Amino acid sequence: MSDGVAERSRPRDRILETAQDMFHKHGIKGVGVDAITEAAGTNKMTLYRHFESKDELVVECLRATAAKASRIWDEFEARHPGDKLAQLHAWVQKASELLSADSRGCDMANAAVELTETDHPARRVIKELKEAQREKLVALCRDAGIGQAELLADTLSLLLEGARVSMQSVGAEGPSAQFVRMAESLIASFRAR
Amino acid sequence: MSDGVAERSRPRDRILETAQDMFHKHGIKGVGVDAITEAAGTNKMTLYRHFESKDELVVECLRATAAKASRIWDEFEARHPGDKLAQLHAWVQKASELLSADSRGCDMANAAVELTETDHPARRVIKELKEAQREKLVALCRDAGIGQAELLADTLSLLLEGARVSMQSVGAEGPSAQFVRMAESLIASFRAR
DNA sequence: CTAGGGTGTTACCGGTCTGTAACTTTTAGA
DNA sequence: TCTAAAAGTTACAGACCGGTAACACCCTAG
Repeated sequence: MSDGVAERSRPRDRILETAQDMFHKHGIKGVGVDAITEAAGTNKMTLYRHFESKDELVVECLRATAAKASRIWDEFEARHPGDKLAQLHAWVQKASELLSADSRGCDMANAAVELTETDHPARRVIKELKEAQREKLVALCRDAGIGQAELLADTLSLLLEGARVSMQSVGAEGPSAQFVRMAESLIASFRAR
Repeated sequence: MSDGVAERSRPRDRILETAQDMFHKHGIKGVGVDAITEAAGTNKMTLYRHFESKDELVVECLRATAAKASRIWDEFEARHPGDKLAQLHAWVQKASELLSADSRGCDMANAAVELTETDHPARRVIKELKEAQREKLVALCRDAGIGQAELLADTLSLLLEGARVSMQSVGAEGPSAQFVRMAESLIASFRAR
């Protein structure tokens, strides 16, 4: 019988991938290390040989998720080289696809909700990575020739963040269903100024 | 020495109030029933005489929070009787005040993030209460004479939801700082249509 | 073939969690 | 004042948690 996870990669990679998936689906405090290692087809000792604690594993998972998100941005540039406005529309499109494909929202935002301890190692990583994403979106808006780039970027950010959390409360038929329409008309109105 | 909680109310009320506060600050899975009862100046047995389980206590807390929110809406009507547009602006103002006063966001949204079990009793209550709030905001927008009332209400909802979760990730200096400006210009643009 | 690092296995530690039993004390109402 | 309900106290069950120790195994590089 084959594992749910990639057939025969290194234990560390399997643990990381499995943990990402399980944290995403069930939350961080909702998953124990035993469950992760079992699903990854390995054991607890091996986990602790590669990660010094569960908290450290969480941090590593968040970095991996951010890296995945970063690759999506490269895709925008590859598909619409130089055309920043087209890339902005691609961002909206991609965001909407992610909303449809999955209803558990953003791992970093969810982690921020769950990990309330102010000195949790994940908190600074979350802030760091979220700020980097914000910078990217601001730059994209600015390079697309939009005047109030920061304001548009922040508004789009809040809309997406809101849509992702709203889905978890009221489902896909709630306010988040209108995300694309909201985002597009917002972009249009900023371009008209 | 006086307790941190209301001097001498009934144990059930003290438990409910304390639980609301602690769940809000530290999350649901981050607080045990022992900690709640101790902070409420009582004991675990008394808690389980009034609530059949922790899950049931969570549900009751969410209902209490929603009732509190409902009282704020009554305040809008009392302060601007009949003037629905003024009430809508009051809603924006109040939302912004809540954002400044507290950075732990919406209890119901946070609970939805934390409680991933699809059959958790809190989930249907969250959906129920969030849908009721949505109805209220839609009605307010419609009665304020706005054409696409549903779309405005949903957009404002997502903005606020996003602002509340964004604060938990990147703090008050992030995108959520522009909430009032976003909401007001949104209302203005919908009124102009 | 052999040495050694990566991995698997089992058992365990101390702590915390929700929830309950049995009993005593306090409180409030007639 | 007497009584009955509400609340406090202590102890415990059973499960799960993160994390570690000790040891056996396998697989590959030399």
